[in-house]
Amino acid sequence: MNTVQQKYKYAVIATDVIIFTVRKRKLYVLLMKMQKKPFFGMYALPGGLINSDESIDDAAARILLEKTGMENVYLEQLKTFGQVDRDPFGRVVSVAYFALVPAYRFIKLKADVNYENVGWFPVDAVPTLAYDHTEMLATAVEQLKKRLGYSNIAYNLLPPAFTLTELQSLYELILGEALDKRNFRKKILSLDVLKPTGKEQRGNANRPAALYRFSKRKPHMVRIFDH
Amino acid sequence: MNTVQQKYKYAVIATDVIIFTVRKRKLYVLLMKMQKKPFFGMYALPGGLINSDESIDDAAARILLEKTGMENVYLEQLKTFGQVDRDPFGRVVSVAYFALVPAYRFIKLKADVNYENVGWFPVDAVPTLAYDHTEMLATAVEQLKKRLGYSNIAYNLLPPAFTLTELQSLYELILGEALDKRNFRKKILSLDVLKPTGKEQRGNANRPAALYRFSKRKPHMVRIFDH
DNA sequence: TTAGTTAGTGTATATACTACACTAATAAGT
DNA sequence: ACTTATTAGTGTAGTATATACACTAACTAA
Repeated sequence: MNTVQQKYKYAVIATDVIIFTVRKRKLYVLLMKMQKKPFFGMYALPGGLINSDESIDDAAARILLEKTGMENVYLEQLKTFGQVDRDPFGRVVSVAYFALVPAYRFIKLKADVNYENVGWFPVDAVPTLAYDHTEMLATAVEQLKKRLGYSNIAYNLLPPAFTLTELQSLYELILGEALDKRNFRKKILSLDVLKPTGKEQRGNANRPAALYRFSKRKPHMVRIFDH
Repeated sequence: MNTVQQKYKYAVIATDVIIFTVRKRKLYVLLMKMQKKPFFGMYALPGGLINSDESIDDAAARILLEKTGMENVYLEQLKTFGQVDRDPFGRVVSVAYFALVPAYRFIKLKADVNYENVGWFPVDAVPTLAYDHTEMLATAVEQLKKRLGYSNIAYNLLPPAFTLTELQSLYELILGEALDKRNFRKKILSLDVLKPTGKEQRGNANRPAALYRFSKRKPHMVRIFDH
């Protein structure tokens, strides 16, 4: 028992949010550098205590808004972490959420009193995190891979219109494996989740590619790949 | 804000456990009749506050032990429920767990000060529950169906040795649909999760059936059916 | 011996997944 | 104008998996 555990009779509830985005063919996660002992200088996921007049879903959305200035993004409850010693400040149980934000939106990151140096880190190069956040992040990445196979949530990481090559490389970089181009196209088009934008095309210095949109920009279940 | 919310500055954490068993070709859930206002006389899932010196997993196991006297059963975190008004006694966030217990073990149910009439209810005939427990139960049933298709957890609901017909009807009653006998056997045997016990057989007044065991009695992922 | 009941088995068809290589369209450079 | 470099876009044959479907075998009780 430490000071805070003595101060509060019961465990208190916090939420931590694992915020993912994809840029330049890499998966990034938002981390903040801690200002408080005993984790001074370490990085941690953004999080905070839940106010007594807000639901846990609202609390997660609030934290996302406070740190990134973004609203109406994909946000889903991941898992609740409740080891006794997970927080040296006291008995805190944390409900972890994961969020997907598209890189094409301009995101202005904010620091606060306890954190500075808010920033994006490539998921394959994150330092050891404070609390049990390394475990949280691993769980979130695992879950993201599963969801990518089950559902259409990929649209949360892409601009409104995209090429099939862009979609495929999103899958490849998150799943960490190469996919066959013809089979990927055949599969994704047969699922009836995309529709071509028609006129528009995108090309750089070579053959231009057709642009597609997701026909429904609401999360729903589609079996895209196995696991 | 009510009295308890004023009493505790922060939200407190509870856990509720959805305990399933299968008996006589029906799925049952454990419910308790409440003694406290304002839910007096209504049924609720077993649950309680988390002690500050135990993890949430431990708390769920403790509640399961207190109510059913059982240890070492399948217990898994389901979801955390955190609506502000879910508990009229105050701001309580509840981490729901679901448990699978085999009916063949003798289970002695215990009531306590707040609850009486601990008992099993067929899932398709539960009354309206206290708090948000109706929603919790629905979520748990949905999850149970998914897990049945993904993994070998069915063994938690069966005696150590069972016939293929018993296994099939377990799947049928939980999934709520009839399955083809030959295809079911072909599939489940090809998955290499069962092994015949050899000598033993079980018969009533007709052709005796061969008995099988699960080769691994640890939860692991096996794709058994689609969704 | 017969009737009743549950256990146990195979095959043909359709669907889905996998592996694999070339042509098409464009911009840039000569 | 032509060549080069680069990315987009397409089809098929083979394999594996899922589905639909009906009869025989083993036993008990009457």
